[in-house]
Amino acid sequence: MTLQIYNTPYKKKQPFVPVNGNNVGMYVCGVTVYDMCHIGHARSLIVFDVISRFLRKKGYNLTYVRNYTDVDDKIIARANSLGRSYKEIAEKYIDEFKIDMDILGVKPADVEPKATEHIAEIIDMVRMLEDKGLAYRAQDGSVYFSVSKFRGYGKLSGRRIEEMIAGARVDVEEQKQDPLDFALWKRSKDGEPWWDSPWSKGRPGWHIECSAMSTHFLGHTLDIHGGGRDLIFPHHENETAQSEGAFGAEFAKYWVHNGFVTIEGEKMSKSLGNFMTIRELTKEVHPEILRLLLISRHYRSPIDFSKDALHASQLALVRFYEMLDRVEKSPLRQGASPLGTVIKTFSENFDEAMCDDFNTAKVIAHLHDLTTEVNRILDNDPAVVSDDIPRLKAAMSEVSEILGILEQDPAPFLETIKRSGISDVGLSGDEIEGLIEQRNAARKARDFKKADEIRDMLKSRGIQLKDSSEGTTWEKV
RNA sequence: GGCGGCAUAGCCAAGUGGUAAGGCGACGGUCUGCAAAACCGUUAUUCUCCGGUUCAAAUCCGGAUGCCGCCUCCA
Repeated sequence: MTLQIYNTPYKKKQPFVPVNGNNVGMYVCGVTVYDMCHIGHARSLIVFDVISRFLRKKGYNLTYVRNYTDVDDKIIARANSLGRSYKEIAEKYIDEFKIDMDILGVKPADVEPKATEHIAEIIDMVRMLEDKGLAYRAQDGSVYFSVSKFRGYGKLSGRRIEEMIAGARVDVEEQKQDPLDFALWKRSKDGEPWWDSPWSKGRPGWHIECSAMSTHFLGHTLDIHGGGRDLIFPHHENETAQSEGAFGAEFAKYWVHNGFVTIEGEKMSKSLGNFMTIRELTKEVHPEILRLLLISRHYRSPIDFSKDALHASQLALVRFYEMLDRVEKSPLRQGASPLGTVIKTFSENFDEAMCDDFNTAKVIAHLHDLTTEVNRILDNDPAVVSDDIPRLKAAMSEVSEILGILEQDPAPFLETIKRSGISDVGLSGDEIEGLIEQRNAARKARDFKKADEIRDMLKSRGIQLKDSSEGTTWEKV
């Protein structure tokens, strides 16, 4: 199956053909480290985590670069307000970021460069742009990119310069020759970090770091450049202008942009204040539940985040794990394998869906189909052919390796999930077990009235009982 | 004001020219002392609306309406 990727500037899916044979370079814009990450960041990180895992699974020799923006206005503002250095703030939030990624099961990128570690490359690139007449030095020693001198500005985001000027919502800065121009190098004010440069003691503009670092690690043409939708303009547009202006080569072959996480239909963001941090949320819900929610919609569509959506993901995850648990606990038998075909079909569908522009939503549907099939087969014959267990495990480990869900042992995972939230029931586990024993004694005595009373009482407290031949189990609903 | 995206059942959601995946919910059934879970079946003659292209449209084109995003820091 050949991989198709939706390419932002072309607005359609295209077959994925890397620039350099089997070697693939992917650069994804990471985070600005001035605060804790929220669920919107989590989505982007998880989307590209899944993409990178899948590319590797497909046999590409991937180099995945994801940067940290560790010097910027917000970091400086934060540092000043806390009386700390910008460096301390950046380091603190890089550490926090790594903890979050660990919680979410997002694998580290191959290279995670920081802007401040590549000032020399940034300066070289600005100089190159200046030499080519695409950049100019302003009076204060800042350097700006001259948008009007670069042919093709706007091709990524589908805008035209005239239209943007007509829009007239761009800042007019006195230093700029044209309101659309953007800073490559900013002269530092008092108390701000600075580096020496041919123009002024200053610091890099926001966009240039990505151009400089991606080129440094991956060359002039990236196979895939990714980030959130909000980065298309101006960030990625500006990166393109700088890189193509400086090197004369196509900057990125495929542009991949993920949709937002919204809250009641509005973009989750710091400025709107409608955000929830990864850390807060994963204290209450298992990270796999969040992960499943974030991959259960196509990566380009918005996802509306809510307790209900989270709950729906939990139900789905529990359904998958229960099926796996059921298989593991099944008695074994010899004979023909009824699961073989079902598993094979699933694996093929999985690959096909992933090749179709990383359609994880479709993958989840296939996972539901697989679950239904396996349950049906087990309803018919509760014994499992011994060879089918490793087969199913192999198919599932592919799912875990690429999607980063279903990585836990089913039984303990289910135990944890089903008993989470028990604190607001008002009964301890032992008390519940005690009541179950009383009920089972009543059932044995065929005193169903009493048995049902106990069950109804527990139900009213959110405890659902489940009788089976192996005994009675309970869960918090 | 400029540019772009989206609109599919009660809800979430996949589907970009060949006759509507999947999940939740609801209802009926099998199982069960009764439930729960699991499974089976039913649940969109139709994809916001109006026109057009085509043998064929949720999918393409034009228009309307609504929602969202970007144009200022954003994942």
